Amino acid sequence: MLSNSSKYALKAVLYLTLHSDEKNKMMVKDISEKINVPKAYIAKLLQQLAKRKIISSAKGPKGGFYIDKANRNQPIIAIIEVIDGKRRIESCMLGLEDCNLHRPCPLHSLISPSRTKMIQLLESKTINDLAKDLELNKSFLPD
Amino acid sequence: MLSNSSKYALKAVLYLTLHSDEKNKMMVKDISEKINVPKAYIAKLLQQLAKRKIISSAKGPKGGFYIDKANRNQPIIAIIEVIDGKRRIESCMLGLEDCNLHRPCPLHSLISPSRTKMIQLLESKTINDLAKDLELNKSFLPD
DNA sequence: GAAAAAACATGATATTAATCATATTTAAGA
DNA sequence: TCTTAAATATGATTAATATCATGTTTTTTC
Repeated sequence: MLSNSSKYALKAVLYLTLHSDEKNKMMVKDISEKINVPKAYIAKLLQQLAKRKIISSAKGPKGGFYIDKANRNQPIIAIIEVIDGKRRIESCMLGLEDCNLHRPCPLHSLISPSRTKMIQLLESKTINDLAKDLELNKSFLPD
Repeated sequence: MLSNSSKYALKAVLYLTLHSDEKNKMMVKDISEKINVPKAYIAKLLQQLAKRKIISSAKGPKGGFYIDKANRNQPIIAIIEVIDGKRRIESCMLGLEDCNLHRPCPLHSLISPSRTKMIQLLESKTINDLAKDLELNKSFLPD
């Protein structure tokens, strides 16, 4: 469902949400170590997210990545879309090009409701929502 | 969610269900053409399914693949498990090793219900169920 | 304004998944 | 029993992901 890259990106963004703000930027090196994802790999993903304005970045000394208040209200799915693209998450279960309500594939009617539900949740839950859960120990993010 | 291979396997099995029986075996070549999947590729998948007794096969002239009455009552998920393995379909959304009810990842509580539902459906719906839908034009399986 | 510290851009390598090819085995039918 | 038609087993190639490396640009600080 999600690529490895999306998973890493999500972890990184949640980590930033908990540990960074405009005044406390975080370097790739630290993020990488804390979320246990290779430095050069997560760097690339963070750069993509910054370019698409999901997170922010600053070059030079004292620079780094951070996520501001406004961006924390973005839905989870925004991250996934940047990394994996809309296509991947919405594509038919059997990979059929024209599978839809009027011409459903054999799995469509079976799977569609739960799948739609899943996507709706990713659209409605914000980055902040998930970060709150982590803060309250309602969820965990091990290395 | 499903690998390409699983998708192809599913298409092939459904095709066999509609067009084969013990007396009318189908050759790889025909299956391949009808479901529009490369011959050598679908051959390998069919062989895996046959070895694991999801479908049946016979060598030699008049040989081919078919699926008998008993096997048609197998759940859809049986196909997926043979091709992708149990792991893939059940693994944590964030790819975390020990993500579970007592130590959920940030996506777990959000996604788990719809995900579980989806798996239950794949466990309860049989190959035959899906084939029936196709026969009744309730669903479609284009090339 | 020079040095250093950070992200940025780009491309190379490695690993995994998808695809293709072919020699071997089995069974049918003449 | 020989020929032929099929699956089977195995391995090679190609394409897509994931991972790594490095030179370039920007910004801070002295």
